[in-house]
Amino acid sequence: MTEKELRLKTAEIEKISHLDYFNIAISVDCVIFGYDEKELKVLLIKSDLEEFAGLHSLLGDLIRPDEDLETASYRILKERTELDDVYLEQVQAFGSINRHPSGRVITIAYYSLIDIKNHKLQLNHNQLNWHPVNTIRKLAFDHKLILDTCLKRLQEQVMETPVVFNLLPEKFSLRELQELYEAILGVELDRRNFRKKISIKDWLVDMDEMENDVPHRPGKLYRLKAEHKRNNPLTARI
Amino acid sequence: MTEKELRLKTAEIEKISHLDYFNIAISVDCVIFGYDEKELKVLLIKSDLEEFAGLHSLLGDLIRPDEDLETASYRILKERTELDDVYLEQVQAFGSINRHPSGRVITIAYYSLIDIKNHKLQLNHNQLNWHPVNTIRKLAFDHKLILDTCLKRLQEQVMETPVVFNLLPEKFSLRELQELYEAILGVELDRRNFRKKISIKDWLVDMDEMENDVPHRPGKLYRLKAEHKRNNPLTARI
DNA sequence: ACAAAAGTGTTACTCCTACACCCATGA
DNA sequence: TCATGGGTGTAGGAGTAACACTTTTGT
Repeated sequence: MTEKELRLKTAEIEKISHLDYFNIAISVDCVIFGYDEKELKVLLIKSDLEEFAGLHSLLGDLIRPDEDLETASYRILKERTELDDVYLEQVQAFGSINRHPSGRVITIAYYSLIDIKNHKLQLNHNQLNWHPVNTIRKLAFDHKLILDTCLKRLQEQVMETPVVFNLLPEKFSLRELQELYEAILGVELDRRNFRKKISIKDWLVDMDEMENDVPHRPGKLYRLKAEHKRNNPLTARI
Repeated sequence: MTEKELRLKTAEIEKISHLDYFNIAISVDCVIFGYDEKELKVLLIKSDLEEFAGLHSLLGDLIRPDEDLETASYRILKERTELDDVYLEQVQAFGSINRHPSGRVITIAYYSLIDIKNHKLQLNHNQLNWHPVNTIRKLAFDHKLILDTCLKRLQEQVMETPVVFNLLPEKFSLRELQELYEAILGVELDRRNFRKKISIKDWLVDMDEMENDVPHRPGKLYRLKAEHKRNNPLTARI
């Protein structure tokens, strides 16, 4: 190796030699899960690309040069849903060469959880709608793969960390919580064992309140302990 | 919403409107773990950027417009180590705005596992060297964070899936395997319990051979069952 | 009174942990 | 013969799964 090759480059010089490579675009796609009517749903938009006419796609956008990955995901969420106090978690990058017909676009997938009923979105315009996750067969781009990957990640995390509470209203009964777990995991759970498991985790506070709109014996209401709430770290910093 | 706004765009038209965004570069960084002398090591290179003079960095490179993420990682591995029959797994994207002094570079981190002794690298030139993982304090860019994240992922996967065998020679004794687990997890393990746990997983084949270069009673040699071997999916396809 | 779900404990089983002795080999 | 690790089993504890009856409320 020669003296010349060993000489340190400055970042400026390196940048010039890299200019050829600045022609891959990079986007964020958000798998926004919601829960309503005992079903896990995902927020989809009608694709506006001719190539995918009739198909739906995830919410996504290109990342701007001056925003980091999290900022971009929160921006997309905010633009499309008006929400910014939301749980978001990165899952994986997807970068097959031909995944996007416009050119080379690498995307980074995030999943997000929101309580459908408490965050009424303006769904009527911009072709945005909730779709039950297990009715979805085909999406634009590789978005079905992204959805499946994010759902799998959600399923893995659900018993480990208190994330699902983002899908529920502030107060909820143990029955509602169990139905949510069943919807996410796609299995039936034993009521007594489920309650034991949850109570061991020590995530909940008994609110000394009862359900009052149910046509049967009302259950106690609980909420997530404040210490386990995870919101948007960007707004939390303010 | 007007008729015009509703009209579908073609991908071609969309591409034009996105041109502004094609100025983020995207790279792959590989955390290449190796195992030798009872220590978990990682392959690092002296940074060639003035800004990081004296620091080491992971092996990485910009992704070319015509290669997908996996291809890029395997290319980097191949260029730097001459190896292409290797386990590689995507961990996460890192995209803070100022993580790279040359400009905006989003990177996708992969980890890789290779058997140091069986794959003698040309370490002498190009400033490439193995470093014990737990002696590393500071790296160029955000590479320490990337390393820590990848190590955590490796630790999570190690008991779930048979990945660690990529760090060992074809034949190995249970002692060697246990020492490897201890190095990765950073804890001591009970010999009897470890052997039970491994035997339940049914990953290994008894080779009816003994160690022969040890200064004590030799142990049996095992190898990973063929059905659990995971190699480079790109070369495997050929 | 009936329907619907709330609330609650025990038993059996599985899994995990902690722990100690004799054996085979090389020096 | 000594040093080194190989090889093995068991008992106690923790956690998990299966399972049924009584209670409360609304209709």
